[in-house]
Amino acid sequence: MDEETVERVRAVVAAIPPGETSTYGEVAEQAGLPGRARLVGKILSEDGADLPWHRVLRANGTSAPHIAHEQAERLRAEGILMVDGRLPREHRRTADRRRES
DNA sequence: CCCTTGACGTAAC
DNA sequence: CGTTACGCCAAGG
Repeated sequence: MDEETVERVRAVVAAIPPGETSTYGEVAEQAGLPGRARLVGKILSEDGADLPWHRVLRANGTSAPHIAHEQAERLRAEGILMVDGRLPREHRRTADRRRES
């Protein structure tokens, strides 16, 4: 794994403004790693302890089971509330937003 | 070198 | 909503 890649991902995550959220896929894209969302998860799990990783959720607004509790708690501290285990689209920054009509 | 495991994503049933 | 299948990729057995 390139340190370069790791740093870019870390930078993107660190740049997410408080009160807003993003997704693994989006972070990957912004970091120049299209389609490598999984990589982002890997990186956050290893070198993301000191980052606002709680602002990063899955594309559908849910979070992985083992971090769900802490995730919800940290977000709540920023004024974001999880509804039925998922995050309302109103709080998603640049996430999905497909099918509107 | 092959196989398994994930903080993932999208499409199809 | 839930499961399958596939695509993607790094790390550890």
